[in-house]
Amino acid sequence: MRMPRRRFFSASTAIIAEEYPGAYYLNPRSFISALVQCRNTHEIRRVHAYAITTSMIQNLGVANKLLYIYAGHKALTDASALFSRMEQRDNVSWSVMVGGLAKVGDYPRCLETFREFVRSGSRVDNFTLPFVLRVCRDTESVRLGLEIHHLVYKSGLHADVFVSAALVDMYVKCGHLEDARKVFDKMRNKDLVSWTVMISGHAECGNPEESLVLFDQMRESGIVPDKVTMVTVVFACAKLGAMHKAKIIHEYIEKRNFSLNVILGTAMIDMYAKCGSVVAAREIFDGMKEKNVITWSSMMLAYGIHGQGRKALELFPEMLQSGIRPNRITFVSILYACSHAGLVEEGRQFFYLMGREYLLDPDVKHYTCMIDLLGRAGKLDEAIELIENTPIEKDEGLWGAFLGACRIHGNIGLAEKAAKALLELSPRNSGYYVLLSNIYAKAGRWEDVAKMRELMTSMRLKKTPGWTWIEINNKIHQFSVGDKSHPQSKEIYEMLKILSEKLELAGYVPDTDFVLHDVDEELKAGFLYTHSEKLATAYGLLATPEGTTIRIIKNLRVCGDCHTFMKLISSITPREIVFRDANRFHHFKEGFCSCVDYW
DNA sequence: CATTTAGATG
Repeated sequence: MRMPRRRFFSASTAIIAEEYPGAYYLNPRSFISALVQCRNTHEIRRVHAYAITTSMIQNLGVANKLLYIYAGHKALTDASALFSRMEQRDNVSWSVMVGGLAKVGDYPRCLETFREFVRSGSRVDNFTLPFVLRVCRDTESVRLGLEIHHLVYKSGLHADVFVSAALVDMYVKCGHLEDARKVFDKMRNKDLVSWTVMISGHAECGNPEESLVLFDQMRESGIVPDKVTMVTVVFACAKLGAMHKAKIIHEYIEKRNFSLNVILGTAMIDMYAKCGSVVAAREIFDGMKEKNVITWSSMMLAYGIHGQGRKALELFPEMLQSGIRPNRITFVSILYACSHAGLVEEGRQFFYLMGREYLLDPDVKHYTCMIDLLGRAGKLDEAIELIENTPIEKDEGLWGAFLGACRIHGNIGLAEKAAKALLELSPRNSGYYVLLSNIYAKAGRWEDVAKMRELMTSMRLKKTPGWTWIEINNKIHQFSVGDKSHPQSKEIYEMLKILSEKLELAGYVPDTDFVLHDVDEELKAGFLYTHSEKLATAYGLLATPEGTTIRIIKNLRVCGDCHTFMKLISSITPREIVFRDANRFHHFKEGFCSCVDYW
C-alpha cells in the first residue's frame, strides 16, 4: 500500500510531529513554514512547545519567527515571555518586539523596549526605526519624533525609503505638515507609500485641493496608485465636496479595475454624499457585494446630511435582515438623520432602543443628536432637562447644538446658559461669541451685542473668516465676504444687483439680524449683499448654462439671509442649488429648501 | 527570521 506523501509544511504536521517525537527530521526551514500556517495562538503555542522539546528554539531564525507570528496574532504577552527568555537576540528580534508593541498600541512599552535596544549597544537599523516612529502620532509625542529624526540623520538611514516614508507619516500624524513636506521633498526615490501619506495628510489638515494636485504629480512621476491611495484620494474628494472631481476619480477607479472592496466602496459612498449626490451614493451602496456596519452607517449618514431621515430609518431593518448588528456609530447616524428631518418620536424610540435592545450606553454624541432633535423641534425645556440629568460629561458639541437651537427659537435666557458653559470649555472659540451676539441682535439688544464685540476685541478674537467656493469647469473658485479678487468680479456684482432688484420685487426683505454690527439698516443690507455664498451663487448663475444645478460649499453654517436669498433664486430661475454648509446639505428647488428651514 | 499607507461621529 502506498503511503500518502507527508507534508511537513503545515502547523498540523508540526503538531502531529509533537506526538511522535521521532519526527526529528523537521529542520528550521520547514519549522518556519509550519509556523506561518498557524491559525490561532493556541496552535502557535503548541508549535512553540515542540520547538522547546526539540531544542529548535535555540535557532535564532526559528525564535524570531515565533516572535513575529505571536506579534501578528497580537499575542504580545506570549511574545514578551519568549523574548525575555531568549539567550541571544539580534536586530530582528528587537525590531519585531518594538513593531509588535507599536501595532497593538502599547506605546509606553514599545518605547521602553526601543530605549533598551539602544542602550544594549546595538546599532539601530532601517527596520526598527519605522516601527518606533509609530509611537509618535500626536502633538505631544512629536518631540520624541524629532529626536528620532535626528537619530535617522546621524545614522545615515534617511536614504532608506521605508525610514523616510515613516518619517513623513509621523509628521503628518502629528499635524506638522511642513516638516512632512520637507522630508518628502528631499527623498530621492519617493515611493508609493510616501506619496499616499502626503495625499492623506493634506486632506486631513484641511487642504484637500493639494491632495488632488499631489495625486496627479504622483502619476506623472510614474508611480501607479494602489487601493490605499485611491481610498485617500476619495477621502480628499469627500472633504473638498467637488462633484466634478468625484466623477473623474470614480471613472478612474472603474477604468483601472480597482475592485470595490468594502473600504473603497464605503469611502465612495461618503464621497458622493458629501459632494451632494445621495443618489450616486446609493448606487455605489447597491452595487457593493460586501457591506459591513460602517457601510450601512455611512449610507444612513448620507441620507441624514441630505435631510432624508425616513430613508435612513428604512435602512435599519434591512441592515438587521442582512445579519449586521448596529454599533454606536450606526446610532449616531440614525439619530443625526432623525434630528435633521424633524423626526422627534422616531429619534426618541431609537435612543431608548440602543440601550434596551443593543446594550449600548449612549455617549455624548448620541446625547448631542438628541439635544439637536429636541431643540430644533422647539422642545428646549425638555432638551435642557436631558442635559442636566445626564451623567455623561458635556462637551462643546453638546452645548453647541443646544445654543444653535436657542438661536432658532430666540430663547435668550437658555442661550446665555449655553454660552456660559461654552465659554468655559473653549474661551478662544470666536464662533460662540458670534452666535450669542446674533441672538442678541435678533432681539434688538444692541448693548449686549456691543459688549460681546468688546469682549472679542479685548481677547483678540476674530470671527472665523467665512468662505464659499464653487467648482466650474473643473476649476475651483473661492469667495470671501466683499471679495473683489475674482477676474469676473465686475460681472458678478452686476449680477447681484440685478438679482436683488428682481428678488425685492418678489417680496424679499434683507434679514439684517445676521449682520453683527449695529449700523443703520441700509449699510447692513450692503454687507449682506456681499456675503461669500451670494457671490458664489451669482458667479454660478453667470458661468453655467440655464438649468444647470449650482453646487456650492461653505466652511461655516449658512447665513439665514443667504438661505432666504437662495430659496428665492430657486423660485425665480429654473435652477436647483445644492449647498453644503459646515453641518449639512441644503437642496433649494422651486422656492423651498430640503432642510425645511431648520438647520 | 523583520519594515511604512486605508472607510463612518452636531
